[in-house]
Order: sequence, then C-alpha cells, then structure tokens
Amino acid sequence: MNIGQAAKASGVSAKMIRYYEQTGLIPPADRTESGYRDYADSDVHMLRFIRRARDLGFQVAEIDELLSLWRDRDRQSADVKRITATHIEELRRKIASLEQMADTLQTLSDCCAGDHRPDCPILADLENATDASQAKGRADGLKRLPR
Amino acid sequence: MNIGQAAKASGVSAKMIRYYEQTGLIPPADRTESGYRDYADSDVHMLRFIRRARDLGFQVAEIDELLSLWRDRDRQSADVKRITATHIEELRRKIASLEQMADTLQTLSDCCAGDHRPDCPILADLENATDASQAKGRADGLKRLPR
DNA sequence: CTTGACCTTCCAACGATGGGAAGCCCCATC
DNA sequence: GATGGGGCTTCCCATCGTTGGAAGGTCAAG
Repeated sequence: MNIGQAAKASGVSAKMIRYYEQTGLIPPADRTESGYRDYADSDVHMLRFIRRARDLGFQVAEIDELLSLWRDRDRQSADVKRITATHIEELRRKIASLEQMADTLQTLSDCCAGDHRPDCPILADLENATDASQAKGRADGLKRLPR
Repeated sequence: MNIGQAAKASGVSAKMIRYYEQTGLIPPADRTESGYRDYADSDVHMLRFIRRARDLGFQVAEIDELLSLWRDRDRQSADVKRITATHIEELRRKIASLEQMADTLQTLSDCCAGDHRPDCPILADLENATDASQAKGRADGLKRLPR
C-alpha cells in the first residue's frame, strides 16, 4: 500500500505521515524498488491510533509516550492514566481561560448598542484596561445602552 | 521613552512591539538621533489596547480592525459588536471542542484501573478508533474495572 | 507512447512569541 | 576621560502541527 492509500485508510494526510516519520514518531517505512513508501495494515493501524490521539488533543510528544506504552505488553495502565490526567488538566485550563474571555466579551457586548453611534463599551474597555482581570467586574456594572 | 520603558508601561514585550511595528499593526515609531525608538504616552496607550485585546483572545488581524475603529471618530458601534460576536462564536466553538475531548478522556479515564496491569480502556479506545466522534458513546458503555 | 495521477525530496509559510548573537549607545562610577 | 554594565539596534533561528508548492521520477490506463 502506498502512502496515498495509507493516508486515505488512516485519516492522516500523506504530508503528515512523512512528517511523523521524519520526526521519529513512527519508524521509517519500507520502500519499494522504486523508492515509494510501502505500508502494511499494521502501519495503518498505528496511524489511526495517532489520528485518534490527535483528535483528542494530545500533543505529538504525548502520543510518542502513548505509542510506547501501546507497544509495551508489560505496560502499567497507571502510566497511561497519568498521561491522560495531565492532558485533561491542560484541557480544563484552556477551557477555563477561553470561558473567561468569552464571558467578559459577552458582558461587554450585551452593553453595546450595536448601532450607528460611535460610543462602544467594548472599545472603552480595551482603551481603559489596566490589567487583564478587571474588565468583567467593571463591565458587569454597566447598563445596557438605550435603543 | 525608549522601547524598554514602553514595554514595561504597556505590558507588551519589546520583542512584540518591534514585531507589531514590522507587521504594520502599529506605525513605525519615532527615532532618536542615535536610532532608538521613541514612544509617547499615546503610544503606550495604544499598546495597552493591543495587550488587552490579546488577553481577550483577539487575533492580530482582528485587533487591526479594532484599532481602526478605535481611531475612527465616526465609527459605528455595530461594527465593533460584529467583530466581537464573531470572536465570541470562535471562542465558544473552541470551548465546545475542548470540552468534548476532556469529557471523552474523563470517561475513559474513569474506566481505567490505573494500576500495574496492562489492560487499559484508554489505549483500547485509541486502538479501535474508527472515527473521531464515536468514542464517548462506546466509553459510556464501559464499566469501571474492579480494583 | 502519451498522459495524468501518483510518488519522491526540499523549501517555505502560517501565528505569536521567545532566545540569542554581534555591534552600537547611554549613563554612572572611578 | 576611561571603563563597565545594561539597554538599544538588526538579523536569524526555534517553537508546533500542518499545508502548499516546485522540480523531478514512477506507475498505470488509454
């Protein structure tokens, strides 16, 4: 199976398969006489594993660890769980950060008339910002502009 | 005021100030005779605006639009609100995506004994993944391994 | 045998940020 | 007035995962 077929079967683009090989995440593929990379079903299986892990937000370095554990018959599930827990924490951190941004912006947006007039609490917030964590409070004190 | 002082006063690193200038987000700074960049309070004001917008997750391209509106006395608040709404949508999309990842992983992790044994529902999920959206359902059907 | 679709390698770009090197400038201290 | 330390300048590189493209070789169908 050449790289295009492996890409289609695994959901990992040919470009990325070459990249993963180059960076050592996956071993160098076999080659045909003419130099084409040649993949077996087991390779596609591994690529699907990688694709799935990427879809779950794991970084390549983490996937490297997960692949090692996957290949290790004597692995301890605690190791997998630990990597996963760290990743979940990271996801929750990002979520909290994005939520705070969204909430602040929503509050400001709710106070913005959104019409032809230039007055805008959103710009006012950006203009008067002194530190990153105070706008929500200030914005919550605003009143919606009359229509 | 030189770039280091402007950086300290605005919360934007000197590196980033130069970068913003280079990419055209901010106009080229005045220079002293010896070639040092020279900033006025109004420049620091603008940099704080940028910093605040970055903290709220706006991309530089969006900040470029926001700065234009900020400078435009005849702006319409509707334009600011529209940019903000688009950005909030983007944030909510990212949040939803990350939450789905975290929830799926949490479910799988809850089913993982996390001990010395090699059996691991997390690896099993990665191994058997067929498409990106089915694992949560499968995982929900798992039972917690006995301790 | 030609043509089009594939493969190969290599280089570049994205976005925002940080690190570092080489060389010049400013100010304070001796 | 010399010297030293710290800040400024520009330029290049790295990150991280991914995509795009160019130049050239290969395969398979017509």
